[in-house]
Amino acid sequence: MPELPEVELTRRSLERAVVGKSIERVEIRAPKLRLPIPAELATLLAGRTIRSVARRGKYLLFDCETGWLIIHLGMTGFLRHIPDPALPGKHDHLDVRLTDGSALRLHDSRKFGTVIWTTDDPLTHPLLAGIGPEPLTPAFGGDYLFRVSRSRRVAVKLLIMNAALLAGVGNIYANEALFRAAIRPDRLACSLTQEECDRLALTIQEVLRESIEQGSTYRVAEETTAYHPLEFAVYGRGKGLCTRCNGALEEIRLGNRSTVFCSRCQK
DNA sequence: AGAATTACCTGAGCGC
DNA sequence: TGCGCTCAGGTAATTC
Repeated sequence: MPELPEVELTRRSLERAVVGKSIERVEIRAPKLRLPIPAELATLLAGRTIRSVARRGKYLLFDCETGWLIIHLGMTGFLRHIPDPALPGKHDHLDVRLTDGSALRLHDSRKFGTVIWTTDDPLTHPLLAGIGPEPLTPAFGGDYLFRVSRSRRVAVKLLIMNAALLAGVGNIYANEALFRAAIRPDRLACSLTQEECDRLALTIQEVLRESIEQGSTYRVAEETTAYHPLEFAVYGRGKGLCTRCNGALEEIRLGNRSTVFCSRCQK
């Protein structure tokens, strides 16, 4: 499940692989993802050069001279540069074929991904305009978290996963950051102190940064875009023991998401 | 305004 | 073997 680190690693990898290259043609095999892939993409992209690859939250933004190709990987999406594209496999929904014979290939079994074309500033697109600050920039920090949480009677885990308040944090890193910050995920956001918000903002940045750093080495070795290179302290370990106190971890559901924490370490 | 719920989709794993 | 069920979860839309 791509969250910010996985999307950022994808961005870095594709930046190296496709910037400066020209698009020959586009093959759309599954026209209907979460939103329909624009059919006119083939006409719009043929002959364009990819000038840059940027990221906003979990969205990848490709500058294609006359407009922007925006791609969200949803739950199960992979976007890879395929040097020698053979016959596409199952769930390979979109190929952007480049003039050097390689291809940018979107694979997404669950079809929760999104492919958008816009000629405007991509950051003003309706799906991107309302996204909260990037967690790894000065726009985000304990003060911001404290301020936006004052009026929110919602579990703090749901608050940090709310894309309108904070970009890029999904279920995995929300679980991990709260464990590191020693804060229970079901605490009401408005009950957090300034000091707790400072701590949580810091651990959110830590887990994202570490995942990007560790992921990059992992990915180079595997020559693929791997998800979740980190070894997790709580995520996916609902039946296990706390790595800090050795007590039994607890698993609950918040907003229909699996949530794992240690009630001894997290208050 | 903010909170809660639902829909979208497929593969894996499980009990029977 | 296969059926039916649950779970995985990002996000927009809808409802309260």
